[in-house]
Amino acid sequence: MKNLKDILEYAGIKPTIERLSILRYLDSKHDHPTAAMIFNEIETKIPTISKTTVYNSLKLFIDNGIVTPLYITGSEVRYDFATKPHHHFFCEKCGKIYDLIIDCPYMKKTKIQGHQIKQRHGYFRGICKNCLEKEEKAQS
Amino acid sequence: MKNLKDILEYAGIKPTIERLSILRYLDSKHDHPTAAMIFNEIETKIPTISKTTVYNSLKLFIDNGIVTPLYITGSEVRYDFATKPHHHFFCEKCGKIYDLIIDCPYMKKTKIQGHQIKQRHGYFRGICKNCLEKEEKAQS
DNA sequence: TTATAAATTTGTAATGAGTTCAAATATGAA
DNA sequence: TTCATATTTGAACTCATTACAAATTTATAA
Repeated sequence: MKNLKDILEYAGIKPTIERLSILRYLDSKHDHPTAAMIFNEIETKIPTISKTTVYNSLKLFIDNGIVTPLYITGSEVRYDFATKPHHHFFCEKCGKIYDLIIDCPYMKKTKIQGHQIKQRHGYFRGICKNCLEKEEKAQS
Repeated sequence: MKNLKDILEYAGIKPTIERLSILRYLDSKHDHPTAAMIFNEIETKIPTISKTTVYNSLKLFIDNGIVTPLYITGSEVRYDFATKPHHHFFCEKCGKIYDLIIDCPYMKKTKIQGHQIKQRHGYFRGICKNCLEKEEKAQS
């Protein structure tokens, strides 16, 4: 089941043009965009789209577990089209967020020390591989 | 070395009344407060303190590795007086952030898949033990 | 001490992500 | 068609955080 329309219907969300378009963007580029980035992209295809619709749709996706909000940068929310649980790496230099597939013993836990777990978030901050290589070149 | 003045001086930060007061608050109550909570608390002791000084001081602490900002709630930054690395649990109901001491194989890593790691963040979301117990009582 | 420079604090204004809300539009059933 | 319901829109608003320049404090040196 990778049909986006089906995914929405299965979640009880009516697949409007706007919603489908937003989900399609999240699915095509897995670059963890901000709401503003999504709005700008969709606007080129649906010029009448409003910022509020983007926020409304994203909220709907989140409430239904289709999309995961990432609170990593501290300045704005990034959105992740959730497939399988995974970790993230945030580059403080270029701002890019990478997916990290690593083995973590806590990704499946539903209870820790008496607290009921609904979501698990693991991420790292630093300088990404790409930016490190650029630095090296600049020095030589 | 648990003397707060020493900690600041060791980090190259001049221990002004304002800065000491903020750090003392973070040290006394480990409740991961927001900047607003800190400001309100300090204001009762230093009525002339300004919001900007709170933000300035926190930024200084963060830049020098004394305090860790937590981007967990999505609406505002929480501040943690960093001692040892640990995980967090955020209760979606009461908003409280708990420290979790759990064994994680990635808390000491300095490099993952070519990326240089500076910070590690692991946190969980859900309903805390306290709120769960309240729910149970309400049902019986 | 006094003068001068540097660091710190303050308060106001600005920024910008995200929300609110009522009006407009589209959809779907009878 | 008619009516009710769901969705979208756009403008106004909220609120955490930042920018910045003036005021104050602290440090330094003559």
